[in-house]
Amino acid sequence: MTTAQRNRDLAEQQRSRDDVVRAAGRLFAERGFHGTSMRHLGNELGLLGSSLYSHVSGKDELLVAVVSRGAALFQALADEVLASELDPPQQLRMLVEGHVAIVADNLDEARTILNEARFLPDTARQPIVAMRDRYEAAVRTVIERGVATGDFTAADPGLAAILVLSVLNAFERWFRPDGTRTREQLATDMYRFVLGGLR
Amino acid sequence: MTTAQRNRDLAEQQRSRDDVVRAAGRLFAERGFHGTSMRHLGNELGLLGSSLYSHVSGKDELLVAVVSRGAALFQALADEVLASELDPPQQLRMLVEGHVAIVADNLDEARTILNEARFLPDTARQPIVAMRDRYEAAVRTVIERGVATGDFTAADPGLAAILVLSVLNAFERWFRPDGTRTREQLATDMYRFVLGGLR
DNA sequence: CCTACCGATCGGTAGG
DNA sequence: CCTACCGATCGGTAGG
Repeated sequence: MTTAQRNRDLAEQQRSRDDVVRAAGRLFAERGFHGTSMRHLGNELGLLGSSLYSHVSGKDELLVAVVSRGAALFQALADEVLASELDPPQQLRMLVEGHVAIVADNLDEARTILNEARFLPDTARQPIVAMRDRYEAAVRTVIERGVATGDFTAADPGLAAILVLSVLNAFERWFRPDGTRTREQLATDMYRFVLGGLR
Repeated sequence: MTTAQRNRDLAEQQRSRDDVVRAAGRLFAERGFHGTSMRHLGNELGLLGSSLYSHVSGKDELLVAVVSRGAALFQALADEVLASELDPPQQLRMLVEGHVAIVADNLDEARTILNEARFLPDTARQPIVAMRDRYEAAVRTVIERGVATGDFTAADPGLAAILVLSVLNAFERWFRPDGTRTREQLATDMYRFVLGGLR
């Protein structure tokens, strides 16, 4: 073992699979899946591209890991909202606030899920699409409940859900972690906007 | 008509630069800029990748061409709306309807401009970003005018503009040319939604 | 628009 | 996690 190698080993820790997945999320979000090479990803972690294969079986697996992690968070939020006993406007508020929090805390995963999920391998795409559909269904259900109670007006709840999701999904595009407004302020403004749209 | 059939039909014709740019838009929208190779693009047109270099100087130029074409359309709409003498709600309606029409008629360019513009070469990115900012400013101006007249309520017109643009920009993601609702219906529903959000 | 290439880089593997 | 590779593909060029 050379001195240089020992120095590197002492200076830097071993990378875990989780470190690799997180770095992959960062690069996929920044440069896209096809714009990111295994060598570049390795370089980001201070090692060679070929060394990544001791952590993952391939590049596709990294995309699946990044997207799955993000999708699980949105999934959990949707289930939590639907299971709550709040009235529809409060459920909608909970959805917006939860969505904003997930995106703000997992920006790389959110960006990757929105822009790169279409490049998932066929075998992995189906369950991810199912999770996205379930999230969309949760938004639609909240809207339908609100229409039933008279809190909302929506001639077409399916389309209304798409428009609410438009506002939610765009958040990862314009959110800046170093911005002046707090997440709570942003969530409140977004909630008021979509609430207005549903009346 | 399948791509293979179209390729056969075009087998004896010369392709123009415009054909190349259009095909590039289709592939960039479908598979992303980095997921599209010059060979694949050539194959789409029934010729070799190397033959494309008689039409364009390189792959980057194709991205610039696709994005510029789309950006010019949105630019023209923004200028037209601001120059009109309609009241703010009608200007907003004009903006939504125009946006929907542009996206529906130029889906590949719209998708490319939204998802691939970040891969523009540095020299070309600046003017494109400026056009996008100008479009955003037009939306904000309409909102500010509406606040001044009392038609709209928006504590923060800048944020309100972002939320309106969220709805507009998401349109290219869920619009399906073979859907049941007409563009006019979709534009009307989108208009009502954002109008509600501004009150 | 094709033939015939170029060097660079891609995802990935064998073996230690 | 590295060394030393592999075949395939990348964007692009020279010359016709």
